[in-house]
Amino acid sequence: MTADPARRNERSRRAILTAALDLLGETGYADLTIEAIAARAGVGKQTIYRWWRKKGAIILEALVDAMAAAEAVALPDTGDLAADLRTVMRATVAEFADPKLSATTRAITIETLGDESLGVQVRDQLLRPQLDAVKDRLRAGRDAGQVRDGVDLDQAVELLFGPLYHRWLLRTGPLTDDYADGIVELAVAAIRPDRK
Amino acid sequence: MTADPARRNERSRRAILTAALDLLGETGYADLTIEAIAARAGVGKQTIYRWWRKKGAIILEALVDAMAAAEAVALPDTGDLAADLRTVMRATVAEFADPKLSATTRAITIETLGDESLGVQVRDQLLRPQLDAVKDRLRAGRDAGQVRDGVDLDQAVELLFGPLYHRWLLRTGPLTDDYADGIVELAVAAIRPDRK
Amino acid sequence: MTADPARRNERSRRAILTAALDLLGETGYADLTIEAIAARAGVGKQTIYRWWRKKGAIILEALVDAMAAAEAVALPDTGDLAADLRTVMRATVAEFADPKLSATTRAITIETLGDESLGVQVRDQLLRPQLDAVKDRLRAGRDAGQVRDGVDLDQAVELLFGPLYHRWLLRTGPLTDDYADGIVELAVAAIRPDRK
Amino acid sequence: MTADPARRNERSRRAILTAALDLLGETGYADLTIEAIAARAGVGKQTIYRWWRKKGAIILEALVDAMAAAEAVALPDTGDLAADLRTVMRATVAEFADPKLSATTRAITIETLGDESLGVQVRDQLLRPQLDAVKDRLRAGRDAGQVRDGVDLDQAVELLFGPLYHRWLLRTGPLTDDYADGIVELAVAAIRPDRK
DNA sequence: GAATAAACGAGACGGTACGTCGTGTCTTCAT
DNA sequence: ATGAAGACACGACGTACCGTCTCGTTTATTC
Repeated sequence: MTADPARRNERSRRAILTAALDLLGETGYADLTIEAIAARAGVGKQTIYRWWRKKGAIILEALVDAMAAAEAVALPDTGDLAADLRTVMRATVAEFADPKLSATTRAITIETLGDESLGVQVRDQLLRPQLDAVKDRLRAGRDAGQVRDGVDLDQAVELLFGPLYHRWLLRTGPLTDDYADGIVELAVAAIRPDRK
Repeated sequence: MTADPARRNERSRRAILTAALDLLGETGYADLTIEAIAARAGVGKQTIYRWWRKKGAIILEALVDAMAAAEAVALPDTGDLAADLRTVMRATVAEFADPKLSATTRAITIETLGDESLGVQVRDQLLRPQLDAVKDRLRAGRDAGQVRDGVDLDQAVELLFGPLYHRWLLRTGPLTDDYADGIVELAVAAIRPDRK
Repeated sequence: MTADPARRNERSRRAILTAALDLLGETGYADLTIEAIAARAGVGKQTIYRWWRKKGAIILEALVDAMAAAEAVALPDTGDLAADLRTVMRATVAEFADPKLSATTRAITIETLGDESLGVQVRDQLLRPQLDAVKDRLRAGRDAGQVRDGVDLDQAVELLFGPLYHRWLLRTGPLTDDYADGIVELAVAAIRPDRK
Repeated sequence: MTADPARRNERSRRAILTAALDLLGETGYADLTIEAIAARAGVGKQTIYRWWRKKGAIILEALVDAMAAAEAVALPDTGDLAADLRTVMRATVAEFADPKLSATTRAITIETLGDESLGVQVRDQLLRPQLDAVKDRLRAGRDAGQVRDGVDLDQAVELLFGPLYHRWLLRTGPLTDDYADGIVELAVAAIRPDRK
């Protein structure tokens, strides 16, 4: 009844993921229809429906694949917490600035908003590794006495990325390195140990 | 050629906005088709297309109307900055927790992501007043010596709301009053004057 | 309640009839919408609906007007029945051959097919005078001993025009003067007195 | 790009043709919309548009199908030319008198008037066989010395059917068996050999 | 190495909604 | 107070995709 993954055609799978990302970059989310993906990938529609239940699942898998191809996520630890956070925050700003990457993020966000279970997958497979990497760096900072003991590290992570997403999502202002630096400075001030 | 606003039928306009919000609350964003809105409002489709170019524009106008009906946005100023911020942040959390209000926010966010110009309108007409109210309260706090002089107030505002949106959007954790309080505590720590 | 013919604006009436015939000639029956006529005539749609119930009624009135403008219909009577019939039949062929006149006839025929009461009006106001003119000529021919006594003159008239309409309507062959002459010859043979 | 006839669903095709004829008979040509046909046939609109470019083409195909189902068209040849012609002419009168058949003819005629190429198809696929059958009978009559040598048989055929169509189309008088007989008598008189 | 069963490309299918057009009625505004 | 201008509710248009469903045609085991 169900499809047998062992017999799956890897060539078709790759063609579909590539086509999906390409269309997303070229013509935007509006033209990202299953039919368009199938046509672009030179694949029957059924082959898509056989392996993915939702359009968003294709994008998710494409992104997970792309992430797996990249090396493991890890923050630098130069000893200077603020500097290391600036690095990762500036990288995130750059990502939002790249039209192609931004289009992908926009698409997956839309899908996420409309589909609870997809949202969970995106969170666990795409986001969590990135956020955990920052959390790890903060933990190291706490061990080094640069972070107050009582601070909830999850909240601290969101204190960093929240404003960035907010500004990107709601266009409340320019997304620049300066902005990233400013947020880092505020966040570091928020979590540093009390002065005597 | 273009429609003449002076001859617009106000009754139809209200019926459409009401129908749109009702459907959004009842059946979710998926069933929010122009046809459904027209049918529910007892209105011809053309009457919708005559006055709104996008589906999102209807929701925006409905929300703006609703906001205008509500009293002016203003934060309390009890003198205790942290307490006042907790009030507004908890209110926002409550808003995200309300399924009906959340559905509206979700819908308008999706539309915003897919349409630049709509995003700008949402920002200016819906968001800005709310953010500015918080900004005003922060400014008052600065005048009262509770906020460090160099702090960029826009960044400070986003330090508050960013994490909330982040958690709602990406489901990175539970959205509770405790969370709101935690973020307020961190943000207040971030912006308070240096101890001597 | 009902419109008062006395207050009718003759200028508008003429503009509408002219516009209708013009559009029919220019763009064909497909573009002959009430809206197009109103726009072309520089007239409100209501002004049309006030005075005509159906689109076909406009065309009918336009044609009746045009016919009234032309001199009274009457066949020549040269004494040579066949020759006189050839004249009128060739004229009819010419009418069908003229693209503009043919378009009008086509349009009124379509309307006629879909509307019984309009069909009756067309018959009585447009067709009957023409057919009666031929009938009169045949009666004169009978008086002159060129037509057999028992012949039903209405049938004889249709023996002449029927084939012409048939060929025009169903495109069963070329509509030429020769064809007209051939039909006349046959018809005359059909109705002439028996040889001794 | 174009549809592949080999993969066509015959069940759907029949359902569409049946629905079209049924609606035509029940509610008349005015209600014969593509949407109504699709709904009645339990078929998607696209399935209709995929295989037929015009509404009239559906009716044509339905009629051609129906005709193919009937036995081959052929006139009786009893030796009595006038009698045989009366038979076929009375049958045609009966067809025009039947409200259901008449509705079909009316519909296809309207479409024919508005679409040249459809008209040609109607002529060749529906009409020609019928007219040719009569022409064949006339030819047999000529061989039997009942028809004058110089007579154009196509003209003779139209001398018979032309008046019938004329009377039906333009409602110039009642369409009865007597009328049919009268026309046959005139036509036979028109084409018979000259008396010595 | 042939048999066979699944996945595949292609695309027809029943549907839903799209955005547009024309209908006939009703309302507004300028003359 | 009439008539142009046009907004309105309605319904059909023809199109785009949806997700399901055959069709042959590769593939790729399994016997």
